[in-house]
Amino acid sequence: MLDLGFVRENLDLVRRKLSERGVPDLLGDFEAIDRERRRWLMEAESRKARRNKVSDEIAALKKQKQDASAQIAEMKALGSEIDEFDQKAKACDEKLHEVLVRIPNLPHETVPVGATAAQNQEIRRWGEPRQFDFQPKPHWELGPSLGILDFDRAAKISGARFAIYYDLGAKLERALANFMLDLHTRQHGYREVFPPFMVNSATLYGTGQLPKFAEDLFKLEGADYWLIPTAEVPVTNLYRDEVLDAEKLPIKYCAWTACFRSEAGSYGRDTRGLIRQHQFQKVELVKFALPEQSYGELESMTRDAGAVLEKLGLPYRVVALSTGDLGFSSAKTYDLEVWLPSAGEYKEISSCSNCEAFQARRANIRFRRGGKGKAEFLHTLNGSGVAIGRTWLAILENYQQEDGSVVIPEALRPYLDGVDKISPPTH
RNA sequence: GGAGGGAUGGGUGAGUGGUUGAAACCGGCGGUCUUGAAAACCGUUAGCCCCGAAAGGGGCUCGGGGGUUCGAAUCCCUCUCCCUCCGCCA
Repeated sequence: MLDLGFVRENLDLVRRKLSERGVPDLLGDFEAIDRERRRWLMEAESRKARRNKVSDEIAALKKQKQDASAQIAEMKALGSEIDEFDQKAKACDEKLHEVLVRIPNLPHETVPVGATAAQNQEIRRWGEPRQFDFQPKPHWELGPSLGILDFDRAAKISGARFAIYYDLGAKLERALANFMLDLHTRQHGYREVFPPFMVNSATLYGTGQLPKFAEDLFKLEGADYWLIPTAEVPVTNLYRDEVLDAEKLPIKYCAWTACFRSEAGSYGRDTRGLIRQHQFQKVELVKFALPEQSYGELESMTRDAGAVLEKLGLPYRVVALSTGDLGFSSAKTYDLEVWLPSAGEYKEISSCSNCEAFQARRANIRFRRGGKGKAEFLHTLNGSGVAIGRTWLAILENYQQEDGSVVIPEALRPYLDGVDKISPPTH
């Protein structure tokens, strides 16, 4: 959420930044409502001041056993006026809030301006895509033929966009989670946290999924519980309504969770394979940072995510998303895209964002410098470190052999009891 | 699921309709004392919003929402969360 006072004083800037994002004018008659709100507020508050004063007088008169009926009569009339103006002010307040809560974050000045992903800017590449001397297969053929992946039975027991893993496939999924968590906790200084997979709606407001993106989420019937679309949601909300010591920042968390997404509106996209599932696993990185350090932390978080792919020997590139491709809460985002031989292109496997104070303001997460002074909103960052399902399929595709087997990257072998290869079943 | 008890400022915890935005204690900050520190003593110590160039003034907030009343931390309704006991349970 943007700051009300900031929007009031920077209407033109906000309009320009939003148009760079390619969103329609969400500000509407913000100015008029804001002015109206303050007008009713003043009407109500001046009457409340009068009420407080006369109430004291009534108390004093009663104490002296004197008659206060004239004052009480005046207060009755004043009371209904106050109700009226309070109501008007509250109505404006709600309208304003409705507007503010649906406005996305403003892009940082370093974000490439552009309407779509076509204007995303490649920052760097790591690794060389492997040259195959045979026709590489897509993972949705490799997996089933290795007997480790099953879409058919998943469709039976759940539906489309679900998968079942067997044997070394299941174990590989588990190994990847452990590998990533170990890397981030031992080498990158993140604290591991295991949060609930279900959260309440206030939590989803805090990170910006609600109220605008309810259709992307799974909601439980008969309860205010939603399945998390990413660990960013519970972990960022860890400090909702809290004030942290500036000395403790940055605070770095990593979390392994399942993620659930309805994928409404993506019908027909990535229908084959594991790329787009209703349920997938992810190791997420979340940081709480001082405003002046958050962009440095975004760079290091992007490197931390990249380290996962480098240790696994998966070629990838880093892309700065353009203003039009930015997520709702983000001021700046780097995507990590892994090389997929079957597609012949780089595909998103991680997304690292600096949300600045946008989420902190919604979730009321603040810090205080030197234990005194005014509490300020901190900056929140989140990034995949990285998506496990997509890493799983990237390993299959990038490490496949002509005989249909898949070599296990060395860094992962300790997590798979030394297994160095997944081979097709012999019988 | 059944029966009770709670939610007050950074913390503990008073307060049951009218100088209570809130006692007291602890903690924090400033000061006195001290070579320094501790102890002791004194002072100070919530947030948000509105008006204002500022100084300053005003409003709201005692878990959330609604109600009663001239006036609510205090009374009523409701929701959420926490605790205790019983039952069930991975």
